[in-house]
Amino acid sequence: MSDKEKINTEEKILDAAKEVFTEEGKAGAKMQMIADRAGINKSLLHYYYRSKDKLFAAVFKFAFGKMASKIFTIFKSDDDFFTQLERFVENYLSILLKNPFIPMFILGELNKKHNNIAAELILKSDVNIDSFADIVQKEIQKGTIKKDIQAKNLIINILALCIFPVIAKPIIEPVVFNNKTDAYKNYIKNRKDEIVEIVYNMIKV
Amino acid sequence: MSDKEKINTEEKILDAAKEVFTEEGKAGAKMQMIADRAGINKSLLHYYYRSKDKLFAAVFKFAFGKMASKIFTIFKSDDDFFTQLERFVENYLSILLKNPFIPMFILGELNKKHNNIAAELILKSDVNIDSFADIVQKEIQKGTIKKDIQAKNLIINILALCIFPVIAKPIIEPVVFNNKTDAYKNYIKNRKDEIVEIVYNMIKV
DNA sequence: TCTACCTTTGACCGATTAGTTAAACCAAAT
DNA sequence: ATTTGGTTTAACTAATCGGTCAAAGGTAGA
Repeated sequence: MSDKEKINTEEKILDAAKEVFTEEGKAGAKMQMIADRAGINKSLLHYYYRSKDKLFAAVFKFAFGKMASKIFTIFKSDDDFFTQLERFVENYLSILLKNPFIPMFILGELNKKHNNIAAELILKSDVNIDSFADIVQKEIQKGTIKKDIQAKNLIINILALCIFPVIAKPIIEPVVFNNKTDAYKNYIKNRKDEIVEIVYNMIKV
Repeated sequence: MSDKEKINTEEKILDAAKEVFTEEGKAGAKMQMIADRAGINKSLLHYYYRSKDKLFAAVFKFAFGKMASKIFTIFKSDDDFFTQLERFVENYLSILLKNPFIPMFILGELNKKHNNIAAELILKSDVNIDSFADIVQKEIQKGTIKKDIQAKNLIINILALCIFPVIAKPIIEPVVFNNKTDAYKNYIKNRKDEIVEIVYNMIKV
């Protein structure tokens, strides 16, 4: 019995749904595709997740939880600010490398006009920038970073530098790295030091 | 007769298709939606663009051409490197502000598994990083920028800082700006100076 | 007016798809 | 052995969607 056969049906469905929804989008994904990928009958999907919407919501919840919920927790440690930033980038990139499908999955759905599920989950989530803004303010008072640094700009810039290379892979790999997959992978792996240095140059006094 | 009624049918269809494909994705967009949005009969879509694939390809070609084809032309001017960079960012942000739908439209489709049209168009395009790499190399030799600057990193970082805030709007606006649309718009407008300064700090010796 | 050509329309078709249903399967408890 | 409960399946349905077609509308030139 292989590893995949050991896990239960519900889990198999969710894994298959993650893949298919990401590859095809919500509308493009067909319940039959997901069933085939999970190695089960289509009716079983409706047995475990009553509708396509429900199944999609389950996948979205997983993805959004991974990327957003614990985004600012690192900044509650006792490390100095620069170490915290470095650990944040490292942590975030690590999640991205393990789940490169997540950012495009989330952004793709959030950019749709009618997204009942996605908008709800964002409001419900406890993602809050205020505590991070407080920390930045304290660093400014301590004189460790530039006086005009704004927490909002800082976090957006960091996320941009982390996430963009992942979602733009299908255009970066051919145009910048001449379709050499290894070159792209290597680039992503070395990205942490690059980002940390940029951020350091951004904020240091 | 309103402005929209004056333009010809083909143009009306293309405009409607841009909107609907962006809002719903290729699979999610229905030919009937596009027809309704254009204020015409569904059969007319097939009269002007024989199939959904053809119509989608037309929209993709427009979007990709806008964002990618003239991406490196600014660096062929006689201005000094820093001025070129500043003008590049300004130019790119201006296109993004006028066509905020484009990045998500392109990336959304490129990240799908089966995208015959999109991948073709990238290969056909004359987007080439080599000339930009040459310019960067010369600046290094002149001693105007850091010795370890890599053209590939530089252009990806600039694009990330320009594009990410646009595609992540539906998450930035509620989480960072408490759903205040004006605050977000203001942020985007002031983005040029922010990016230019980051890039300056990134590369200056 | 007649003709020729381009444009527009409504009715229709075949294929696909999400979801239903009733029956079969299977393991554990009685 | 029988029952009970959760699990799995094949067959089916109703609705939707991309695309076709034949006919009608409109317009400019002969």
